[in-house]
Order: sequence, then structure tokens, then C-alpha cells
Amino acid sequence: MTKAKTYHHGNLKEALIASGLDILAETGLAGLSLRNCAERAGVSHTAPKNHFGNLAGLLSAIAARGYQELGVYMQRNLREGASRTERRNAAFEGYVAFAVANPALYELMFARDKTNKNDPELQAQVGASFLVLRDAAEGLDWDKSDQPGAGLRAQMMLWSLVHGFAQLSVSGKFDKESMRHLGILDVMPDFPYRG
Amino acid sequence: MTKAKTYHHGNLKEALIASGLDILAETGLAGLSLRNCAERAGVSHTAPKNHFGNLAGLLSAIAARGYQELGVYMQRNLREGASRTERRNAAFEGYVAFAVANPALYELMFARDKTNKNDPELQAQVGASFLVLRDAAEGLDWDKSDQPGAGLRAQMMLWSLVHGFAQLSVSGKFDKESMRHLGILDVMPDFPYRG
DNA sequence: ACCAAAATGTTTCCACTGTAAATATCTCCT
DNA sequence: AGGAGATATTTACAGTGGAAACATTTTGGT
Repeated sequence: MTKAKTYHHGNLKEALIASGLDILAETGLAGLSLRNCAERAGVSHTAPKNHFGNLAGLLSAIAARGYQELGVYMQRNLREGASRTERRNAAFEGYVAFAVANPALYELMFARDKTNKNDPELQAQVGASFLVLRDAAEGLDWDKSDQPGAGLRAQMMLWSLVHGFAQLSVSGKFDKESMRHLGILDVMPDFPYRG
Repeated sequence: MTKAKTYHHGNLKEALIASGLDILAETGLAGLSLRNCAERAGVSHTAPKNHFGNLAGLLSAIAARGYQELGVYMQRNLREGASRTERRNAAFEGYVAFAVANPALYELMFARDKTNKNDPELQAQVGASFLVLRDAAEGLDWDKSDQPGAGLRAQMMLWSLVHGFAQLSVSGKFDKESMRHLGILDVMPDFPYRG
């Protein structure tokens, strides 16, 4: 039973996020506005204020969905009881695949001023998403493991490498010839795990 | 002799770029508009059109200056006849230092839709800037050097690592505790050079 | 069951943005 | 000297985010 048009939308919050994701995919980050997002959801341009406060609030909610989806990408095609190396490779490939498949959303997720970095939902999804990468770095042996912050080092290097690769791929800074030959798993060094 | 106010500015192109860089540093990328940029330079808000066409043209010119400055950062504090390892380390530290010192400009330089990626001056500065990194990767030995695209692999990995580290640092994704202990040279693996 | 209160949407208005078109002023070259 | 082109201004317009006042619906307490 689809409801006839009523004064109240019924599920506007979700509808606005869905509209935003569609607009991002179709016209990029610059093409997404409060007004066209509201219009696509079939409400007036000030209706989003009740649910998200302002544009930054809406973008934060959309970015949170992005991180959720990023987590899905990093763990798809993963058999039961996969080894840590398999999980790490899957996370790397998923991370890059997500960025390439959703460049505008990816841009929003890592933009500096677009989202409210204090948004609780956004923080939660960011944290959950990066737990996957932390898991991949767990037990990773690196050559300065006796120095302070040795565990952090592997995490930061893993994340830097995959994030830099994804961003440079998305922004077209790598030339096509390189991209044709080398994916993230080729560029990634063979990380040695302990034990 | 400072000229009195005349109808023609005299050096508006440079003045607009300088104003843009100032505004970027003061109020971030979102705070930079054609109109406040023109106002700071003391001209009407349509004057920039003659020199840059539109906003994207102005932003492209500003981004080009950013890449120029990035090249300076990567090669500062470099003694005469520095070794390749020294040059690589200097490039890495300079890259991250530039991003941290100019976060809004850095954001503009790697944004997807803000600049005209076909702008000749921008392309030239991007190329010149990345020659420094390519130089650092030259002669770098990596464990799959017999595979096709072995030279590219080192370049892509170097660049991915430093760019990812810089971006994650700027966007505050690394926690402060990590940043206090580990800089880019700590995170970077010990790349082995041939010969 | 009622009715106030809160939640949800709309209408209207404002300041700001980028861009186009017409116009004004200056510079330079022949 | 004077026309051509470069440079800058004024005016106008559609789009943006946001605030304020208002309208409608839902909810919760008695």
C-alpha cells in the first residue's frame, strides 16, 4: 500500500539521504544542494532543516552512509575463516574499489569542511569502518617493532598507502598506462606477519 | 612610487591570486569566492573574468601556485649534492609539511571539480612538482623488479604513501597520540636502492 | 476522549554566490 | 590623432543556504 500524498512525508530523513546519494552519483559533490535534494524527495527546500539542521548535517548523514558502505566493500567476497592476509588484501581492494565506484561520495567523506566531524553517527561509522583496516594491520611485523608506537606504525602506513592510492586513482593523477598494469595489490609491499 | 588609484589596476592577475591565497589561509576553501577575492584586490566582482574567465580559472591559477610551492617545500633544506635517500626523505617531509601548513590550498589542489585539469599552467606545475617525487623513486629497488611496470610500482607506492599520510594528517583522521610519536619518515619503510 | 505540546512541512524573505550583457575607461599601435 | 583592443564597472538574473512566521499532523498526558 503506497500512501497517497500527505502533508507529512513519513520517512523524509531516509528519503533525503537516498536523494543525496543519487545526486552525488549523478552530478558530483558540487551538484548536490539542499534544494535539489529536497526537490527530489518531493518536499520544500526548508524541510530538511527539521531532520538535519543545515546542509552540513545532511552531508554528515550522507557521509556516514558512505563509511558504512566502505566497510561493506572491504569485507565482501570474503570466505568464512579467511586468513589475515586474505582479509588485508580484501580490505585494500575493497577500499580502492569503493573510491573508484563512488568518487563523489568518497570526496565528501574526506572533505575538510563539508561535514560535522563531531556528528555522533558519522564518528561511529568512521570508527567501524577503520576497525577493518586496524584488524588487517594487527599482528603485522615491521622492521622497527622495538620502537615506541610500533603497532601504530603499521596501521598508519597501511592506511596511508591505500588511501593515497585510492585518492590518486580517483583524481586521475596516475596515468592510464600505470593504472592498466598495476592495482593496489601490486603496489602494496608484501607485509610480513608475525607468527 | 605607489600609483594612485586608477581605473586599471595594473597587475590584477597577480593581485587576485595573492588575495585568493590569503583568503584560503584565513577562511578555508569554502570561504573563498570570486566576489570577496575581487573585493580584497580592490576591484569589482566581475573584473576577474578578463583574466581567468570564471571561478574555475582563478582556482586553477591558485592551485598552480600551490604545486609550485609544494615543489619548493620538497627541496628546501637540501644541501649541495645530497644523496638520493636524502632527497627522498626531504621530499617526503616537505610534502607533508606543505599539506599541514596549507591545508585549504592542499585541499583545492587535489579537489576533483574545482579546477580545470586542462589548464596548461596548472598541468605544467603539477608535472614539475611530481618530477621531484619521480626523482626520489628513480633507482628504487623493489621486490618485484622483474615484473612489468616495475619502475612505475615504486613511483606509485612512494606517492600513494606520502599523499595518503599527508591527507589523513590534514583531515585529522590520525589521532593526536599517533601524530605525536610518528612522522612520515617513521612510517615510511626503508626503501632499498640499487647500486 | 480531549487538548496542549511537539514534530514535521510550507511560505516568504534575505544575503550571498557565479555569470552574462551592456557600458565605461584606459593603453597601445599605426 | 585616432581606432582597436584590453581592462574594469554597472546592472541584471537565477541559483544557493538559512531565518522567521505560519500551517498541519502526530503524540502524549490527563
